[in-house]
Amino acid sequence: MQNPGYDGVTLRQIARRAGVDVALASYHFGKKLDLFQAVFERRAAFLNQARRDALHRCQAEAAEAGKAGPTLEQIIEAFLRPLELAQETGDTGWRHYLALIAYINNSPYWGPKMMSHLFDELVQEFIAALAKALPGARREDLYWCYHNLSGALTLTLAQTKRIDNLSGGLCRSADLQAAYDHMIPFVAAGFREVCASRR
Amino acid sequence: MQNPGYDGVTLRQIARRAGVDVALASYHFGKKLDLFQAVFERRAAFLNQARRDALHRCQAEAAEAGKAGPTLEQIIEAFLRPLELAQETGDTGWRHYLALIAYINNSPYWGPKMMSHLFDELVQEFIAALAKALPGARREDLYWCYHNLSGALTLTLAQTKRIDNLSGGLCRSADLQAAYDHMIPFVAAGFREVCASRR
DNA sequence: GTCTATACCGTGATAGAC
DNA sequence: GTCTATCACGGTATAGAC
Repeated sequence: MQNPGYDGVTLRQIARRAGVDVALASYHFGKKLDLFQAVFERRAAFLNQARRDALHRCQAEAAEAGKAGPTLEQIIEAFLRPLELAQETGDTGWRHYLALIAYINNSPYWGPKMMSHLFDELVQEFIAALAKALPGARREDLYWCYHNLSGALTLTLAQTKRIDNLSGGLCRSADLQAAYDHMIPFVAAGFREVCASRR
Repeated sequence: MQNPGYDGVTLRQIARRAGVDVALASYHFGKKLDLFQAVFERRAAFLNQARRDALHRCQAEAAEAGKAGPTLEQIIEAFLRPLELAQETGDTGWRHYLALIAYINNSPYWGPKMMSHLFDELVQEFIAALAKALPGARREDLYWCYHNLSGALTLTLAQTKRIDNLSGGLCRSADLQAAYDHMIPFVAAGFREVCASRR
């Protein structure tokens, strides 16, 4: 397997793969860091739009049905499933991109630098929806619950195959659908427990 | 902040900090990779023993009380709290070590190479205890639930300060106690929901 | 056995040739 | 716009001092 992360790939490898000279990367993108950020930001907008659409869709459906808002499960599903669709296109670029999100979200170095300004606005919208589905919940409880959701998601996106070993092949990291099928009820129950018991 | 991960620190930095020549690292530890693994393995045994003790203690208490076994919450607490104690010693080495666990556990490159042989035996013991507390649960559900727990824990250990930003300072990454106080009921409810609804 | 000094090649970055 | 040359610094191996 390829070495990990930012330092794991060299500009010369990238240039060779692209069939161009090394110095061209610097000419067109500036520093290696700028190229890295450009790569990360390129697909983020698409992903966020897919998630936003999914959230608004289930909110609209709830409104049509005369409900106050979507259920917890529907909101969490809107947060997770678009990531699955991105993978299902068969584009290996998306699989690598999801692993890149995991790498960045879990890093005390890259996380603060690259996650917040790209994803926090949408995350706040999701948290607002969750708050509406959990009336009376304390704000700090909502944030800690989101933290747990984000962590479970991040480990899933990282595709470490750890669960493959642990389960003797019964579960597979690559099976995003199974991961989400288990994550959605798990997380929803967690939100209900924490946000209900403390209000 | 220091550059991240394996490539973020150079042998020359380490040697300078230790007040020795660069080549001494190679002489005593071999490759940089070997030094990295030595650093990671050194504290793992201590951590595992603390967790194992905590599990056996709550199992013994349950037996004395005439119960079949500890509750879900007690098992999860035994899995998490020892990590908090390691931090409370005030030793910054432990804080960095926990972040290192997060870095490795979440990496498709380092994870398979370094997590399984150090932690899986103990994890299997915990999963067996969880299975006993959730009679009739399907094995794959138990593994996926553990996966969610592991992800939430990993993001916590990474100390990314993301929740600090997101919550406007209401929650703090550094507050491991608050993290576990929210994680334990969250995860326990998740296990119950997933493992009960499918059996 | 321990340790120092040094050399080798690959890295990101940049100045300047074309 | 594109490529060459060069630089400081990275991990690593080794010759030789003590």
